[in-house]
Amino acid sequence: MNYGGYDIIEKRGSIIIKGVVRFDPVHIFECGQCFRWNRENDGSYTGVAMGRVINVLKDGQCLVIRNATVEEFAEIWFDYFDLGRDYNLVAKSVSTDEIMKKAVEFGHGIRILRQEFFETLISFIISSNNSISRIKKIVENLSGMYGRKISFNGRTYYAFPEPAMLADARIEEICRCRGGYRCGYVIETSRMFAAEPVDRSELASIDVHMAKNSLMKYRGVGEKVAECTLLYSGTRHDIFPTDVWVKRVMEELYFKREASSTEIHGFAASRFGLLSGFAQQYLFYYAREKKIGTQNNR
DNA sequence: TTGCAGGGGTCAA
DNA sequence: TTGACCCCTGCA
Repeated sequence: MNYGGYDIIEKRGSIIIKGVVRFDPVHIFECGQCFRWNRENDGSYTGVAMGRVINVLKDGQCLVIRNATVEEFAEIWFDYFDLGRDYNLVAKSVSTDEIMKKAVEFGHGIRILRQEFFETLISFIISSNNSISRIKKIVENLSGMYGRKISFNGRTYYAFPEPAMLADARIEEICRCRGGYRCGYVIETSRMFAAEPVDRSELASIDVHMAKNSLMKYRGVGEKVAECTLLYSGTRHDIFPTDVWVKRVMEELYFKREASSTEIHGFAASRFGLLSGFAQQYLFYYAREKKIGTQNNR
């Protein structure tokens, strides 16, 4: 069987995809774009995505996906893992200087996932003024409370809730997910989204500022959350989310001084253009893992 | 063990 | 432009 240029073997509920390059589960799942993937003892990752549970293991140039069929690969996972994109070309294109070369080398196996839009939106609303470990717990709690139950390998998982489920939630109940003041934002945004879902193809085609602004109508969504939602849902990649880490790395390595978010966006747009999102992800992972710009690094 | 700073920001004034 | 913000986690 062949799909999208990959040879695929299916056996015993798993599929093996051959010739997959620039795909490192650690880089992909630990680079801060997703919150529902967890490392297993054998180095594989198990995650809940697209309403399913799969386990992902990289063995040389083979990608092993457990609990998936060839049909599901073609329908779901090929796009989810952005396997149609030439990441060698992406890596080469954004390696515009020594800093980027180092960042790309460090996070060589990063891919930007195409996650479900609503899940990405809500997850990044929860991310604001929050730490990654706690974001994961809150998203997990929300899924356990309002998501569909899924069994895999003797364990129980929960899909991310549908918009209608969160839209109908009561505030005193949803607060049990421990999301604090963000819970109100989650309900309000879910109600708006359930009443009128976004048109992703339109978001992908309009001016980037308009796309961001149209998401900032939702409660709890400022510029940064709008950017993350557009990028990590795979809606568009000409986005350079500028959070504290990216600001730190840009100031320390490029500007050598304090820089505004407008300045950083301008720099990214002119240097990386349509590939800004990939550049940002390499830089974010590099900065966070190396703790660039923090006390520990100085 | 306890205490405190700060967290992939956003909102409202 | 600035302070408040739920609730935790990490660190001293």
